[in-house]
Amino acid sequence: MTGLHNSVLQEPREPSIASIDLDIEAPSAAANAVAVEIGLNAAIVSMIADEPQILTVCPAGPRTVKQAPALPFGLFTPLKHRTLEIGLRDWVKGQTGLDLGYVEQLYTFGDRGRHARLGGDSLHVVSIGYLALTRTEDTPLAAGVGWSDWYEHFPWEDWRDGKPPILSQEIEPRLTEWASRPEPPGTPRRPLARMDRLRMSFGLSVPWDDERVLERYEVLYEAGLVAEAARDGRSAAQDWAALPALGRPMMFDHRRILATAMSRLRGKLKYRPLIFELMPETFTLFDLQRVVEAILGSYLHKQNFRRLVENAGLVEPAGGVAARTGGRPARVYRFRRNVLLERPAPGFRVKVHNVARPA
Amino acid sequence: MTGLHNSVLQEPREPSIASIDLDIEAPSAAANAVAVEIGLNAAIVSMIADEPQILTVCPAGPRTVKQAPALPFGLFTPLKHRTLEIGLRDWVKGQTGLDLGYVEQLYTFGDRGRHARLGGDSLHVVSIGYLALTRTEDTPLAAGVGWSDWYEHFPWEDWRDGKPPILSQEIEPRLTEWASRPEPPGTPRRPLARMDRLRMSFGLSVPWDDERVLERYEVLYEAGLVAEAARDGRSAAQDWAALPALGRPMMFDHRRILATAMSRLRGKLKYRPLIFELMPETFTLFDLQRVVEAILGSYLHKQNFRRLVENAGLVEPAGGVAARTGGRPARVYRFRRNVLLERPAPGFRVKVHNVARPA
DNA sequence: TCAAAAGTGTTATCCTTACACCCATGT
DNA sequence: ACATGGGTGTAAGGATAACACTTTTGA
Repeated sequence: MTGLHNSVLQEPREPSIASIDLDIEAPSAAANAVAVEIGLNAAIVSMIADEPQILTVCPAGPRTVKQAPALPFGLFTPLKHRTLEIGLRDWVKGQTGLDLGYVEQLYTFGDRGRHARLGGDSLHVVSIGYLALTRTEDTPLAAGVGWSDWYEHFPWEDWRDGKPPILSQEIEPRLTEWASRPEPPGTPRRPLARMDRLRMSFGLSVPWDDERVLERYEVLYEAGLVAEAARDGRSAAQDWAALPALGRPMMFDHRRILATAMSRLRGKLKYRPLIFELMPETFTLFDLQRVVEAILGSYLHKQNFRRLVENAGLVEPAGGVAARTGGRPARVYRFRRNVLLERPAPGFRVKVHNVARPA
Repeated sequence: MTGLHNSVLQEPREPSIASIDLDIEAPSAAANAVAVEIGLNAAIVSMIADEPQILTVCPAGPRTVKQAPALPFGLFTPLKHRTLEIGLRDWVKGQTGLDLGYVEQLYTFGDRGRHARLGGDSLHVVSIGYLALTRTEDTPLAAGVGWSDWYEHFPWEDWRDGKPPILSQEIEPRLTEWASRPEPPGTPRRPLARMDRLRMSFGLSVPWDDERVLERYEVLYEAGLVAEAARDGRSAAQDWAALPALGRPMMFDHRRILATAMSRLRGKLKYRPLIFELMPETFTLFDLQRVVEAILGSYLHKQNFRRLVENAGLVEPAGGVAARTGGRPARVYRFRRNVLLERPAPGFRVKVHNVARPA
């Protein structure tokens, strides 16, 4: 028996979630019903000013401290909606005013954290996370709905200006300390020790992997270094108020869902032409590069990016040039849809740079 | 607006499911409850005699015609089980006697097909599919539980002896006919035409892709060529009894879950060392190759496979040799667990052959 | 004339693929 | 002897990464 369970093998393209769940204590036994409510949650991504944004709502309710934003969410009502995805689209439309285009399911989470329930009751909710991609449209958003830069929630994921200082200054020292402490008694057997997980996910033993967003969030959660962990009753020993917040927290397990969405998007970019769901009809190659870079959180080599895109057959000239600020006008391209029929796995098989912009 | 939604972009590593759902008519409106039952379903894979097998159960109930096998399944009871995965493990243990090792979530399905409900009632069930890998152990299985060769359910997926005849003889002609017919009225807009989907998934315009198991099953389902489609009330126009069965059907949507599991396993093999969950503690390189080949459904080049495995750092000599039938005794290896800490994406980046065994 | 960005060419390197061939054992 | 599978060497080809350099615009 090799003993390789769960989270070790999951990343980067198929994230593990269960690892956190296993540490939460059982709910106080009460009623006997097996019925469960299904929460649908959407991480809706759009590009605004070359930065990836996600749609957030501020649900009404008792405003304890400063309210953390939430993803658009709602309950699945099977009698009203034939399928989960139709229900999701309907909820999002009603809650935000937005019509979703591309939608894909991410993961189904079994527990949202005991202390974070909507009404404080003990009703069980299973939440299904979705990723949606949309172009920023002129659709007016409902009140309380807005866009939120995803790197505000994950500042350690943006390497476009070199390694984020928060990693060396805040995260690495405290995670190293956490990893050097022994596991508390009663912890389920893990396939990897704390230190190994830290080294893998934060690029200490392997190069930093842009796709391991979820793994990193889970480590931070377990170490009690994100606000959600304290809120969920983990890391009671931590003097939470004394610590600087690592990224902006969100309601429920929504930051975990966002981490899942970022992992999926970053991973899938490399073998599916998802990116064009975020692009306007026509664009220049450098427009495209900036969007890819913003999603991946790192800079790419310009000349090689051009060639990659061109001889992967991903785009075709749309005719005409774009007059841009400074510099020679660029040719305008559009997505070449036929690539789907011609190539087995069309995408941006790029090498990331993880240093400040290369020459 | 490029109009690229859903299923086009999903394969091969992140399968789309929603496409089928969209075609099923709404359930007869009845009660008003929003509570939904959560079904947990496990595709449990093991190798027996170098063939991949899945665990099936024959649930008790009215035996109309010959009963199709089911995956082990059960309802999630949140008051008894803290997490979805714990619930799954418990159900499987009770139903089959098996202790699961490696488990990962696949997908959450919103509708199991109206005509295929357990008691015939209209209760809504959301089913969550899981993939589990296990070594065949001496654990005695409960009554009615057994192993089933997965290529019996998907005979067109095994290319180890060249292209399966069922493709040229049965599937391609009928799918071509289906693709040439116009979409029925009322069909939701699809990003790709029938013919394009057929060409992509069945290797007519791109090389056959071993990972697109689910895409292929979905096309067959929509074309009404698998028994489940007729059972679910699709393809009423087909004279079903006159057609030879394309693969052994399963209960509910379990063959769809199995297809998802096969897609995931075949895809993930290439960048995660999942395979070793199916291997004994020690093995020869050829043992390993045969298991990989059985999962992928195609032969690999022997010499290159050896080198790939060795200098990917996936294995290390365990000492000793295996006395085997015919031929020189082979060195015995074991999984090298440290590879997880050293390589970003350790796996079998093999090129499949899709012809009879290469020299 | 300079800055800024577009766009092209070329090489060195690595990895993959394919092929050739030898080794050790049982019958 | 020969069949069978174990195991090694190497060369051709393709993809990638890095670098140098030219072109076209606006200020």
